[in-house]
Amino acid sequence: MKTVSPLSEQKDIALEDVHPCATCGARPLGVCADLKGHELQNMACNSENVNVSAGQALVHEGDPNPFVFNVVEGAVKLYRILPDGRRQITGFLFQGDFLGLGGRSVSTVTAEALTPLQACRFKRGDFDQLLNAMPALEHRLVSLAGDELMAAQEQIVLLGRKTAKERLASFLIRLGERQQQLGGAVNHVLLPMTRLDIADYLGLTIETVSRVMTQLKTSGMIRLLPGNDVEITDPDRLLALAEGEG
Amino acid sequence: MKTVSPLSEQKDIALEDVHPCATCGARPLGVCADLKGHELQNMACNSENVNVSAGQALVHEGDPNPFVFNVVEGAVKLYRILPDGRRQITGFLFQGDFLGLGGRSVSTVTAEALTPLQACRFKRGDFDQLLNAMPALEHRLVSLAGDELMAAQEQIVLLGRKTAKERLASFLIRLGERQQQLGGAVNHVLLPMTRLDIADYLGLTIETVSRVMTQLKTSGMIRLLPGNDVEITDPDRLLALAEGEG
DNA sequence: CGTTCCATTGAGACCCGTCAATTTCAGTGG
DNA sequence: CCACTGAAATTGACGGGTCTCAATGGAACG
Repeated sequence: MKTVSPLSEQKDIALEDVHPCATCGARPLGVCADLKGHELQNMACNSENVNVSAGQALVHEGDPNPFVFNVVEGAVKLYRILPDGRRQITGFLFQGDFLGLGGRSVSTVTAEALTPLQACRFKRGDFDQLLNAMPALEHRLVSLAGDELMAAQEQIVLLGRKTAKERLASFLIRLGERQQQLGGAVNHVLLPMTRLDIADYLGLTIETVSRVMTQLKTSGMIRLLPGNDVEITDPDRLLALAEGEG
Repeated sequence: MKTVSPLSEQKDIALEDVHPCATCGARPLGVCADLKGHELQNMACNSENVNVSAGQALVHEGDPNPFVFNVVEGAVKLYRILPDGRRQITGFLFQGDFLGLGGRSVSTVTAEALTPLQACRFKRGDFDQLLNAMPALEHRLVSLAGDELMAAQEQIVLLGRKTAKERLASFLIRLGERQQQLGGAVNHVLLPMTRLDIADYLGLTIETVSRVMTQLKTSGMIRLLPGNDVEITDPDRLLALAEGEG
C-alpha cells in the first residue's frame, strides 16, 4: 500500500533501517522527531544507549556536565538541594523529554531515575556539532525549549499562588494529560514517585500531600488505587479546582 | 588604529553601517549578539521599532500572539492571572531580553511595560524565516532559552522552598547582579516595580514584602534610598541569607 | 514474623495572609 | 512656598493554612 513520492530523495536512508531508532518509542516525541533517515543515522552514530536502575543519578548538581540526554523509557526527577537540606524538585522527565538545555558547563540540578531508565546520551560537543549540521534538530530543540519554558511558567504560578489543594489537583491533571499523550488510559494516573517526591515538587510537606489526597478522595474527585495509582473520578471538578476557580 | 584582517569578507557590511542597530545598547546582549553585518541588516529589515509608555501592555494573556520582541530599553513584567484575580508575575525583562519563546499561537502571559519602553518587534513568521536563514541566530536563541530555563528553575526553588526573608534577599541579589551586567553601580539596586509587583513575583503579599524589607534594613543588610531604590550594605550576609544558609 | 520504608492521621505551633489604620511621598494647584 | 490629594508604603492586631512533631497503620521483603 505504500507509495513513494517521485520528489523524495532516492538515496535517503529509510527510517526503518536506522538502528536502534527504528523501534524507539521516544523518537516521535523527542528532539529527533523531525529528522530524515540519514540525519537519524548521524544521530545514532553519535549517541550511546544508557541504562540505569531506579534511584541512580544521571547527573549531579554542581558536577561537570559533559552530556545531554534524551529519555527513551522510564521517568526521571530533577532536583536542587539548599545548604540546610531543603529539597525542591524542579521537574519530572518522561519518554521523549530532553535533559541538558540549561547549565552547559556545570549541572544546576541532580537528575535521578524514578524507575528503571533507558536513555540516549550524547557528548555535549558532539551534540553541538549535530545541531550545526542539522537545522531541523535545532528547530526542534527551540520548540522543546519553548514547551519547557511554558511548563516552568505554569509551575511558577502553581508555587506562587495556588493552595495545597489546587497544587495537587493541578499535578494530577497534568500528569494524567501527559500519560494520555504517551498512550495511557484516560483518568488513570500512575505515580512512579513517592509522596515525598510529590511534596518536594509542589512546595509542600509529605503530611500535607497525604492529607489533601484524602480530602480529594473524600470529596469524590479521585480514588486511590492499589499500587500508588490514582483514578480521577470527577475530572471536571478536579480541573476547576486546579485552575483556581474558587 | 584599525587593522583589517585579510581573511575577513571584503563584501560584508560593517556593523557601524546598520541602522538603527549600530547604536543599539541591547545588541550585544540580545538574540542578535553574534550576527555579522549583513545578517544584522537582514534582521533590521524585518523588524519594527516599538515604543510604549509605562503601564502599556505588549501582549495580553490569551490573545493571539503574532509577534516576538527584543527589549532595547526599559523594563517589562510578565504575569498570569487566575480566574479569581490572584496574580503571579513570572518574570521581569530588561535590556536585551527576548520575549516570545513560549506560547506560539496564543500568549500564555501578559507583558506590561514598567517604564517607558523601547523594543524591537518581529512578525513571528518573519522571525522564523530569519531563524532558517541564520544558524547563528538560532544558536543564540537556544542559548538564551537555556538561560531562561535556569532562571525559571531558580525561581521555582525560591517559590517552593524559601522563606519570605530568603526570597527578598534572593530577589535583591539577582536584580543587583543583573543591573551590574547592564552597567549599573555595584550594590545599588534600582526597583522600577512597585511593592505589589515584587510581592506578586515572590509569591507573597505586599505587607509581607514591606515588613521583610524593614527587617533587612534593621538588621543592617540594606538601606532604603529615596526614589524606591535599595543599597546593599552587607552583600555577604544578604547572599548567605538568599542561598538559605540558616 | 520481625524489619523497614512509606503513607496516614492527629495535636499544637508558627509563618505569613487578612483586615485595618496610619504614614510617607510625589504630583498638583492655589 | 505651602496645602491638598491620592496612591503607595508601612505598621499593627488577629486568624488561618501549612509545617512540625509524634504516633499509628500497612505493604514489601527477608
